[in-house]
Amino acid sequence: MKKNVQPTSPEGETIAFTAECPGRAVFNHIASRWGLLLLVTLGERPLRFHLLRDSIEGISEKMLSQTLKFLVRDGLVRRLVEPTIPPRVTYELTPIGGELAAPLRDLVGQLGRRVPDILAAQVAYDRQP
Amino acid sequence: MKKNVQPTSPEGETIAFTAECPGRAVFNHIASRWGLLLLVTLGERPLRFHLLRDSIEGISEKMLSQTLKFLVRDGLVRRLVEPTIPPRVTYELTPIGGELAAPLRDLVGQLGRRVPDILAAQVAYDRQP
DNA sequence: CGGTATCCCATGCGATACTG
DNA sequence: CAGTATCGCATGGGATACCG
Repeated sequence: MKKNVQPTSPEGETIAFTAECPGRAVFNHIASRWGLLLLVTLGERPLRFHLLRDSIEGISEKMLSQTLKFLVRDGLVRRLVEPTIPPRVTYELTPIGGELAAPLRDLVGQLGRRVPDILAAQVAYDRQP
Repeated sequence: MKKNVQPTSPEGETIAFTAECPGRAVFNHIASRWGLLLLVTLGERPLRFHLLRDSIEGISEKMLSQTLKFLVRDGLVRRLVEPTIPPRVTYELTPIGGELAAPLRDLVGQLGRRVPDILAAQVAYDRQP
């Protein structure tokens, strides 16, 4: 039997996902270059398409659109259209998206606090051949 | 001024990273296909190279080695070598790695619990053209 | 404004083979 | 056992142009 990570309990032995299980696909959407950043950004407040693009430095419209579509399909993000002219589209986290975004905010917060330590570790690592 | 995410406070307005800041590179190591899975897996217990490979379904030795190297350089993972023959190499989280892995375990736990809801959302999404 | 379509290149990543 | 080296393709993803 494969060792791999079933989404078991908090105290379970293995935590991850098998290569083919549906959870793994969702996991990949989240653990992607833009997915995580998107969830964290939307975790702060709902945003419209262009504001989202401006808030996430470096993302192209294509990837923004594509990543949003995955997250909407997974039920983590909701797409709200006001049928004005021009249209006004807002994206916001669903309750489930919010649950998942919360630990990600923690992650980013911790990471931000630890950047100096990490930089120091990199310098130390690079010093030795 | 760019909107982008400085690693500010828990209650700060923006949370993410600018495209070029050092935190973003680390963030990308974590938010990669294998980085997140690796941190979660090592969050449970230290593991040797081959066990790690067996624990993370689908990872190749190349990507395992490469991703581990990034994480070691960032100071999130420690590499312990017992100079026996054959050598025995164990990887474990550093304290900083542990801090960052904790919210990721939460994420995976939440995700696991929500898989049924997510699957339902996907079905609903696919139903409408 | 909020996208989609197309093109195309960079790289991520797996497969295989080899090494200390 | 714990990797590195090389190869090659599939995919990610940026640039540009276009549409309702």
